[in-house]
Amino acid sequence: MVFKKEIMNQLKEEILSLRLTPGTIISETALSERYQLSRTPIRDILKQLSLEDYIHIYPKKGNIVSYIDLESVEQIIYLRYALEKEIMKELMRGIPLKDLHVLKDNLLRQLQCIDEPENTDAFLELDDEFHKTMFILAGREFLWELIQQFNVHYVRYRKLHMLKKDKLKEIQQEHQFILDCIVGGEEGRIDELLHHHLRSDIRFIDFQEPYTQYIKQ
Amino acid sequence: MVFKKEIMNQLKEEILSLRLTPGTIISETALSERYQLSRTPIRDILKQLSLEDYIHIYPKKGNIVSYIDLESVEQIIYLRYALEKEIMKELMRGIPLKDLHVLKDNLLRQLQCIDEPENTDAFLELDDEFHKTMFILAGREFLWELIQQFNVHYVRYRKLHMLKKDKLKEIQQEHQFILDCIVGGEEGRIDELLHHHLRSDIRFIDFQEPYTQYIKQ
DNA sequence: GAAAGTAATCTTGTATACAAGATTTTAGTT
DNA sequence: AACTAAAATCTTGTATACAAGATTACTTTC
Repeated sequence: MVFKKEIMNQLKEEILSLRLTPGTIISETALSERYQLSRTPIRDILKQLSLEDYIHIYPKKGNIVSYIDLESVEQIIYLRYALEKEIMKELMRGIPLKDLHVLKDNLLRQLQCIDEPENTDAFLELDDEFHKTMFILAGREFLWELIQQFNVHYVRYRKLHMLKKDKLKEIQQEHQFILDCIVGGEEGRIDELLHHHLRSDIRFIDFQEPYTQYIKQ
Repeated sequence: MVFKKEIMNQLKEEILSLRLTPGTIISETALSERYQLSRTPIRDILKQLSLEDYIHIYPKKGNIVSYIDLESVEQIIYLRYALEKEIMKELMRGIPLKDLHVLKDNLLRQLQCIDEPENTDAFLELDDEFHKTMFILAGREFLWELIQQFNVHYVRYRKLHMLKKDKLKEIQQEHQFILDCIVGGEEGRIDELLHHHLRSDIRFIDFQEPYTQYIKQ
């Protein structure tokens, strides 16, 4: 028995990983046959996917995997920038040694992923884990999960962006700076650090072929 | 012909206004008969309502209007606090006179609503309009709409909170301070202002009967 | 009368037939 | 060959019958 949640997570994963490329047609009957389920529960899944912007439903025509919306990417980055500034201030007021160790351990694992191009996905997961941990330590896991619900465009953008040049080393170092800042307590540097870490790249977007066709016009 | 969107907006409005009180049973067949529609489209509506936390679906048991989740309220307030701080900084860099007039006009209309207890709802709408306008002027309407999707708990909390004591005058004055700050340019006061405006009340929640039964335990 | 077990009746979940719009194909005409 | 029009075939949207779990009511038993 295949559960609806499994199917949905599987579809989400395939879309986020870009194995299902933007524009791909997702028909109810195809999924229905693939998973040996009637159209009704399949429709439930597609409805939810459309609400989270994974797909776009054209009534009586069909459903396609959504194109990457750069406007959404920029807005989500701004949201994270504003939030994480506040969260860093919170953590600077004092962070337990045990929790500090969790973050340091994460950075070590990031280092191990660098220079191994096949480990880009693993690095991105550690990146997420680093930021999520900060959210959790500040008592803001709720907001982290909230943002995740609007991450379709950002996650895919980041994946393409990472492929372009190998920025992994740079990102890892910035994470190190962030951690140093939390421990060292230079509140004045927070804005500059996060601005560069999150917002600096978005202005210079120019994806090469064949990725331009993934972008919403 | 009754459209699905109309039905959903109607249900949302009834829940937000507390005419449909938390805990009220919402059965598919009841709605089906009320709107002369089959269960299938009704289920679509309920599915979406549950994703936005308006209702809670208990599989094979039934659906109820969700209870007010104070945790969600606090988190959303924190989110707005962090975001609006950033937005105010943005607006302080310069705001067109025309746009300034829009905000000033809004504050005048707020004044007119005060002292007329039957106009509390109108005041709340103007409150939203004031903040939304700031988002729009800073180019962040996207984020305003994003927050709206998680507002079920906050909107209902605020409604009850406003009923308690008449805080309308105080709120209007704080809006005035915010506007003065944007024009005057005292960046140091932003944090203090918004902290008081958004976050100060949430700690002292103690709803009286009969409202305690609306709150999620 | 109290407790237990069973049956009836609720609820939502799923499968399927049909409706209706959009697209594609095909046949016919010029 | 090119254009037009109609028909066939896609698609999703809706209605409805049935499935299955949860609750309620009732009957039986002690």
